[in-house]
Amino acid sequence: MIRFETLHERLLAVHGPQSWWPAESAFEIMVGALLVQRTTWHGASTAVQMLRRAELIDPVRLAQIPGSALEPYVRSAGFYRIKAVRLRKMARFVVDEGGMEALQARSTASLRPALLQLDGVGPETADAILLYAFDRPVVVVDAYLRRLSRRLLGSPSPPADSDLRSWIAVALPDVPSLNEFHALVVAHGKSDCVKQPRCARCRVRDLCQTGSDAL
DNA sequence: CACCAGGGTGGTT
DNA sequence: AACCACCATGGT
Repeated sequence: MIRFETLHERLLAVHGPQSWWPAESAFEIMVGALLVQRTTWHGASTAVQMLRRAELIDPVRLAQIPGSALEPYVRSAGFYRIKAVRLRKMARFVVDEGGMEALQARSTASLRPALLQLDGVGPETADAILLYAFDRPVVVVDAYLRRLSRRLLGSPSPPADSDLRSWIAVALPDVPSLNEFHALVVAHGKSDCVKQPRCARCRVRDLCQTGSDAL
């Protein structure tokens, strides 16, 4: 198993700085995290801009209007009916908890369970919100990272999420590193080289222990 | 045309 | 605990 510091450096060299999360506010990141689920950033970003133009990137305003009235704005993100409802619920949560400032003041230990209780917010989305909206040193474990780790280990099944979390937390403990690392993992997971049987130019490929498969 | 994209939920075995 | 169907648009 290579060190995660090394993996981070290699991914950075291949894909370049990712500069996540593109947003104008912490609440917009929460909105984007919900909208981007199981879809492309393009579709989610379009929806975010629609909401922006309507000045709906605001917990109070978003909590007021019914979910059905929200659907036209988030249509481009797919799953627009449930996402509209979940978005309104999330906005209501923020309002009920006293706003984004009040949430920012809370500890990660109390914030994470609260986020996980939200409809449509699972482990990955909760951790992405904690890292990108609230600047907490959290490891985001997604399908790309599991696949990457499995190939690096050369094992048929990926390591447990808890193991991944602890390994990475030790190697990349600070918020900027964790921020960039998750973005790089996604960028690499999406890149063409992982989808083709043979990759001619991917310089990350030699990190694979078995050498039989691209990362 | 089929396939997939920065997941999560609820039901079934 | 491990599957499964479902959610739905937009790009390739």
